Amino acid sequence: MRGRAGRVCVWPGSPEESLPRAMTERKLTTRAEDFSEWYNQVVLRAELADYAPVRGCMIVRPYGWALWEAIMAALDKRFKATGHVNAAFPLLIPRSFIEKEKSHVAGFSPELAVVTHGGGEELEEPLVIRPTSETIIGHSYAKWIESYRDLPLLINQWNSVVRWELRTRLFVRTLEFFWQEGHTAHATAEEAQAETLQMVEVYADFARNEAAVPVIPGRKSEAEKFAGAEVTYALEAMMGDGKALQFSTSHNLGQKFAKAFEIKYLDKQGALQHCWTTSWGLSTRVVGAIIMVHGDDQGLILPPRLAPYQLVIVPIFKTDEEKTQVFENARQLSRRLVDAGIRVKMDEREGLSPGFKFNDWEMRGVPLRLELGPKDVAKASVVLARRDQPGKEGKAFVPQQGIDVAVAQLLGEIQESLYGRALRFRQARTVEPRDYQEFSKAVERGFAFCWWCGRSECEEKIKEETKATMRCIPLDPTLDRTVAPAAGSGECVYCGQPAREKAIFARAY
RNA sequence: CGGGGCGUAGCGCAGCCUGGUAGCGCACCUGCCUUGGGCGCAGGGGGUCGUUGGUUCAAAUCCAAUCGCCCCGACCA
Repeated sequence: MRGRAGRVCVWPGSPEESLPRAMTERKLTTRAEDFSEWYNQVVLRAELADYAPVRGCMIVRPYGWALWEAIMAALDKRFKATGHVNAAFPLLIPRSFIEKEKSHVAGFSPELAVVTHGGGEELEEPLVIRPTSETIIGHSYAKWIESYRDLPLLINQWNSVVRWELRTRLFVRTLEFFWQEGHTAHATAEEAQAETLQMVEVYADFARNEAAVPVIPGRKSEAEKFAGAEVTYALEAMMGDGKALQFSTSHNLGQKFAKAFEIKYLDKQGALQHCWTTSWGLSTRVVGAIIMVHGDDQGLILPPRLAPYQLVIVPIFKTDEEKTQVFENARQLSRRLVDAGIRVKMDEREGLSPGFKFNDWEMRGVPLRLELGPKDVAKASVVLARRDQPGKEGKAFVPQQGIDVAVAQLLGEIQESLYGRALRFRQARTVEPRDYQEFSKAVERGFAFCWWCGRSECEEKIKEETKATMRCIPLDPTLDRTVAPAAGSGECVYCGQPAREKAIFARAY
């Protein structure tokens, strides 16, 4: 690493400490210096997203959207495999719909965007822009469901929703965000609960095997659960600064919405019953999670399974003859890799040095880089550089023969290695505090896993005093072997009263 | 909504205190030269200084109002 000619200078008399980081600086702010600033710079410089003219809104740029498309594809496949179908419900919802379920109104009223005018005239009834679609879907379900034969009804939709958040952050919390929301209706409480838990597993499988993000599936507290749910389950992940981020949620809505919207069916005995419903969602927030879990001081590191480009080819040459030779060889390699099902990007940009391109693709997180110069062409080999192992360590000379096999294998290794690294990081920063003092220290840099009496008062006090919130009560330990089963009993970490459950507490995004 | 910061070229900023010709770095365009870790040289284009009003012969600069954005809290996927 040399040549910092482009670095912005510090002018005389200015306090260096408070200098804003110029985007034109070559080097990223490091994660250790300012994690938040690092995150913003990565999102902008990797061209995942940009700020919109409206506060808190985000423009998802092509590279960011390609990543989201990969996420959608991986999830959609899983949803279909578990019997769900996609549909599209309207963006605008009559205001009265939101008001039908009382805990739902209470939870969402403060963050609604409301349309009061249309076609130049004031509307008789204001319309809200959906913050989530339980109500409008509930309305339809009430019309569609008549018999137990109509159940279960398993529908998902990919869309965007709007919540008027006070404090926003690219991908992690924006006014409008893209997501999927699944809505199902069942004949029995048991089926609804099974569906709720099944989706937790679907998300956990996606998180681990596609996003390479270790997650802790668990149940939310009363205070943290979805407005209108009987029970909320969530997957919690640890970001690179030790803070928690909710990866996805799955709610058992019981009969609350079925009663509010009169979703009823006739059972086999001819008795009229209310349905049992669920909803579950995962948003573009996971893009933020992927950035914050895997990224390093060079930029983004994308898990191979989701990366828009899994391998980038950087051709190197001096003369025109070399260029012709190198390009011919590069195209041939590209074709072979594409045939092997690998997503390849060939960097044919003129006038940029190889060094610039290396840095550029590292910023964008492409998992593997293939360098090809005249020397390699002569030797019928290439240089492969792993994004997860910066510098010489991650570089290897590989013969061109069998390159497709070698690349596929390396991509698999990178995928595994990213998950392992993130898991070890979380384990190293998850402690089981013996007392409140240890607890307070633990949540300053990671997760605390401790006994909790279950009372909201303790949860509230902990939040006031340490800024840590109750993330979840971890579920079945087979979902995550790194967290011990919460069997037995102990004393609440805050009040000392008997506790039967262990919870994860952490500062959260 | 409370606290802090900032609006001057596409981006990042200086200039403002002490009023008088619009400035720097990066990016961009053209040409040459280069290319194995963020090349170099030469030339060039681009700004009603957030908006409105006031003071003044004269306002980026002084005064007032207003709008917007970012960061830190409270609320949340």
